[in-house]
Amino acid sequence: MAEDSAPHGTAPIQPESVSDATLRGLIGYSMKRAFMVIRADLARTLEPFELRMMTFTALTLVADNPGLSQSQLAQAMAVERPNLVVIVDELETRGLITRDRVPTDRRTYALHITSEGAQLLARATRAVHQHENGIMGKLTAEEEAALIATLKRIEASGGRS
Amino acid sequence: MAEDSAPHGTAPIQPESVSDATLRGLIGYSMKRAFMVIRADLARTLEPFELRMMTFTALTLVADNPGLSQSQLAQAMAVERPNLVVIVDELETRGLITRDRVPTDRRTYALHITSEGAQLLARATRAVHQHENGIMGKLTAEEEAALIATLKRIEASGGRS
DNA sequence: TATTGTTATACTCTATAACTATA
DNA sequence: TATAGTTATAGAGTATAACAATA
Repeated sequence: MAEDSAPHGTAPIQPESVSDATLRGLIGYSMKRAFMVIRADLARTLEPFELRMMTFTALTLVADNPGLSQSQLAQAMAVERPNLVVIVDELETRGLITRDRVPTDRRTYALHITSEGAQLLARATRAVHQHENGIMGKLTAEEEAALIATLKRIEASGGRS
Repeated sequence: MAEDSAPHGTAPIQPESVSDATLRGLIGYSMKRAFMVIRADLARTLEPFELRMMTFTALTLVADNPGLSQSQLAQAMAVERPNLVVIVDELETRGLITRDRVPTDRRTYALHITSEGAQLLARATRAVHQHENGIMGKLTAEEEAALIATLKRIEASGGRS
């Protein structure tokens, strides 16, 4: 093992470089660090559209699943219903989606994207794909597919009671 | 002007199942979902030890790099210095680490793990490895190594100016 | 009684600005 | 002036409890 490069110190010697070798093998540690990088990058990409990761995700899901309810959206986004309310509020206030009453069940709202929302989403999606290419550009198509497949399996394995 | 929202003819019918096919190809989306599962699982694993992901990480890094400063620890953990203070406070209050003054530079502290801290860390680390095996058990050794290597490359690619 | 959407609340994580004490 | 640690603060994300309206 390599000793410190300041041999004259007594007890409190500060290491030249910090080793994270023990943690590096843990999937939680590696995943967190990679995710933080991606999240920060995505936030920068979405900033010009005044979207965050959560609002972008919600907008995309509403666009792809017209008429879905807030409960359905919350479940799809893996967040609790109370947390979704503010997200839907924000998108509705900005005129990007609508909350439509459902005649057959007056408790629920059917969410729809507006033409404004669709336009913004189209531009944001282009920017996101462009930025993903920048990050994933160094990976081969096989590596990228393997990564996403592995992540999906990890996600599925976490179905906890 | 007619605020014609939502595609015409789209009745407010709620879809049977919600599709996230558009998002699934985005690394940010897949990574977030997998990370959330792992984070929740890790939190449950560390709960009996009254540790969180951040305090466990800090404790491990202090154990592996005796005498490191808070600035070094903050940089290693990729968090801002102010956020690290409360983490170190908590670990010190619980008697798991010590803050030792450095004679050669009285501005800095040298962090050291205590024997209590080392004992707790050993038990927590065993539990974490056991739980990681539970999550990663469905992956082959090659898949696991490939995943960690890919995550590391993604992390490195995000070195933003 | 159960469910949808909601309000209120709290805790964690992250970030920035500004202060102190040292260098 | 520059740096290490600190305080204060703010913004997100996430979680639970409890409520009104509706089923």
